[in-house]
Amino acid sequence: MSGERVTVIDIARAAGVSKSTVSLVLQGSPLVHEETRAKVNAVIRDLGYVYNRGAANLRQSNSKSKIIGIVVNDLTNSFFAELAVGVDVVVQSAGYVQFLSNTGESVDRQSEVIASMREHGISGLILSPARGTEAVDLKALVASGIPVVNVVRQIAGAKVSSLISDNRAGMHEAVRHLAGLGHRRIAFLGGFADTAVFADRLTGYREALVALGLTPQDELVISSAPRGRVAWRPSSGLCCCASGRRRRSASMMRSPSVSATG
Amino acid sequence: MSGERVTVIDIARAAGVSKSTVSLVLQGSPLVHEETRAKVNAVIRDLGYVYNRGAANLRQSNSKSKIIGIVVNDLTNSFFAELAVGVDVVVQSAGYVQFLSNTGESVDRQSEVIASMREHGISGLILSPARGTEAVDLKALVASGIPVVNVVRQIAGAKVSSLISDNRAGMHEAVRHLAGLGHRRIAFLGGFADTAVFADRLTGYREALVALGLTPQDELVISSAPRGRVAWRPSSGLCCCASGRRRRSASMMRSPSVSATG
DNA sequence: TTGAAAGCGCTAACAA
DNA sequence: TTGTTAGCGCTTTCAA
Repeated sequence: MSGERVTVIDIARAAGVSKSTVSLVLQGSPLVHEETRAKVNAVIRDLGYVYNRGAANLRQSNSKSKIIGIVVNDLTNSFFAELAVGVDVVVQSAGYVQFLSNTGESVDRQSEVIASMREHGISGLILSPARGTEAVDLKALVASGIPVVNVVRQIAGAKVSSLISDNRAGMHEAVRHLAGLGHRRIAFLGGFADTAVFADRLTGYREALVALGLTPQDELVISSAPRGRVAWRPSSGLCCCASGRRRRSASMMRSPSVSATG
Repeated sequence: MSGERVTVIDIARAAGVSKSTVSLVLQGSPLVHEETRAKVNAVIRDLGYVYNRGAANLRQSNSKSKIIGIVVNDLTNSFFAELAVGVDVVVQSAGYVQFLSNTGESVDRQSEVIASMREHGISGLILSPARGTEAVDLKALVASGIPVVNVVRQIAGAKVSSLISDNRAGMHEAVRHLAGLGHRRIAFLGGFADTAVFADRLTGYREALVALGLTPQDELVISSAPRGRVAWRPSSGLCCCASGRRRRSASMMRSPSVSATG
């Protein structure tokens, strides 16, 4: 019952064939006789054999591990959890498995998990980077030739494929929407002030106001402090207001929040 | 720049030492001279060497992969996301990496990801099982000797360590609390009717009512339909009420919800 | 259609 | 303290 490792050799012996025949069966090769395949498969089941991917990858010339890594900055944020689940569905249906890790916004932790994933031979990486990640942090990774796609947050100067939401255009739409409802004092809640996302949103917000002939006011710009505490400067009677239609989907990038007073 | 695999042999050659010396350095063995270690490490950095854990595990007698798998039934549920993150913290601080997968309540998917994890040589598994998981689904796994701990949901008859909340006792407390506030018509919302959790909660609910001299009424028992839709039977003016103090922590099992009317 | 043999990158005796 | 040698479990030519 307990774990004496069963290998291809064991099942070859039990089935009365050679190692390589077993290997072919394992890979679903059409070159092996139907009877042989059936017998081998039966033995595999009987002996409780489990395929050793590590050994296979080792030998395989092109080292296809069939595992793709995904590291997210904050899994407790349901946006990222849904992202991970969405990716997982695709990854799995492609016959890969997902190696998911959470960095909790720690760049150091991120380096560790990425290193670990590399050691385990991931064949690709999807990265939603921790706040403060810089291009240099990814240099060795991209140099190694493993495909990486960066999502959600832009990394200035990094030579990787990126999938990012257009925060500036989103703010344009949001502000226009509120203005269309007759609001004139439109406040801005853009998240953490030290992020590129924040800057993009703020730019879009200001541009949109100006385009509408309104004057941006600094007192209506509210940001979160880097430590996660909201730097809330109480202002005159703000009321909240959704910026538009909301959908729940990991494939949709979240729209920035906007508040307004009539 | 692109991926010509650098091996211990390459770094041995470049450092003017043998394979095994490199291996010792890699493992932080104290048996190697300080200068040698320094030179080897320098070469490792220069050549951009990445350790091949697959090869190492293959050779190692006790096959310690340093990866532990965690499979959860619904990662979009923030309870499980926080669970995963909490586990991850511990796993990582123990020098392991986490292989996280989501089953989305599919028993089939669960079998697949567990199989995949086994093939990748996980050294342990934490499982928050999909609804409908039975003891037989885990038989091969536990027979293989890899340690598995089952969490959140009980699996009847499964021979695995389990970490489960005491739903019955929780309901006792919740009902007693509401009764203590003077409520007499206490309703029950216990989640999916086809789960063991539901049964435990319902049992606790009824026991507590009876112990208080109240009569359980079926019309006050509300369950969710298996497909995720709430089977809501509108009843006479129910109002909601927290069942007690709430803490946010992955290490805490969620208390059942309770509603009541005075 | 199947078998024999070599070797993937690494570690573990055993020598030196 | 370091080098030599022999595999771990698998895939892959190359023959049969």
